Amino acid sequence: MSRPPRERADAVAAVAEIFREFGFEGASLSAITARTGLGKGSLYHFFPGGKEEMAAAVLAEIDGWFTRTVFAPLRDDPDPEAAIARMLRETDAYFRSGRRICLVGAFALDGTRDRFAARIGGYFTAWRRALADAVARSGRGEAMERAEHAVLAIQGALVLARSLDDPGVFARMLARIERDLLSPETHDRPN
Amino acid sequence: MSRPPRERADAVAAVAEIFREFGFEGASLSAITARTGLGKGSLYHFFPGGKEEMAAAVLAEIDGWFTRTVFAPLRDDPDPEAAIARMLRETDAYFRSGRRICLVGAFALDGTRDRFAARIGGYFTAWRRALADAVARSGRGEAMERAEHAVLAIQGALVLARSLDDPGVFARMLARIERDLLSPETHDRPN
DNA sequence: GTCTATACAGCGATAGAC
DNA sequence: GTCTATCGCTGTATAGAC
Repeated sequence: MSRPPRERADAVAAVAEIFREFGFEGASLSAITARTGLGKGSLYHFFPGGKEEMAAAVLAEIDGWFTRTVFAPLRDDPDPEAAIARMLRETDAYFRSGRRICLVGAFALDGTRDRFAARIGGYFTAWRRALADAVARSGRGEAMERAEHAVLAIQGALVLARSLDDPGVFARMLARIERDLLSPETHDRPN
Repeated sequence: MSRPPRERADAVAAVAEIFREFGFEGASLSAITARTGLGKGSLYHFFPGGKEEMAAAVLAEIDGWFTRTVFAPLRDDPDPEAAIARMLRETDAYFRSGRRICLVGAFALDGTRDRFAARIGGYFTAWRRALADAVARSGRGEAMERAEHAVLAIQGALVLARSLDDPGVFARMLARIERDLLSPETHDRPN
């Protein structure tokens, strides 16, 4: 990633990290050329549409990875609890246990949101739906509510972990949503 | 806010909305002059340090508002459950039931994070600590864990509500954390 | 395919008249 | 205090040699 990428896929991965670090507006072309080792000529050869096409390619790559690794098992694995465990494990690895932010979430809060609204919405819709499906298939109630809360907690933990510079936030959140997702109780209702 | 502000405080409020919409990098001085109705001369009269000082002023204003309205009652109100109810109510109002993002969280994910790291960290530290204090004073266990999860869920719900363009996410999250915060049980542990 | 050179628009910031 | 004019710089993007 720090050495010149020979293929477009390598360039996409390198550019993703730059967007993560600086945001869409903050990621200047000079930063991108410096960090990828690619000249502007090569960059515009891979991405004729410029920065916007780079960001679109990054989002598509992220979406594809999550679809293959997380969403599809959640929907299709005959053992839904194993798929949920896998989601937790892969999510922890992907976000480096809270040390890496979610670019989709970052773009959602950014001014660039409108540009990529469809992709951003699609990503979270797919995640929530796939997780709700697994929870429901495991025989538990309130599947949609639990799934939505788990997805939102992951995003919030990434914000908080970065704000406090404390990855422990992410680990504690993962333990909690695992419990909430797999809890047999509908709820305890204090009133 | 759309008409020329006569005081610095009005300018801060107007600038805050522009940062919310475009992010720090995306909020250009020309956008700021256009939307505030203030010329560059006036802007630099109020904020000699330019954009960075504007953002610092906005963050200080947000921090002050939350300290007065939310954090202080959480710590000092003799009725901690009332303070928690107030937090939920004020938070719902402040974030317009999920239609408005948290600028502190947005800056945390942004490339501007390092510039304002102390303020961002201070804000969330204060919130988590004040809420944990109220939960503990109400006689419930696992105060820090519950408080951290509530703060993180608020941030995540704002990300998700904006991503899905569905404020309902925020309302559902508020109902859930109210339950979790006030639940008498330590937990139900399925294993 | 990759480079260097360059176009030109917009950036944040400043100066100075009023 | 507020305006307009302008600075120097960096932004994205393109052209054209190799």
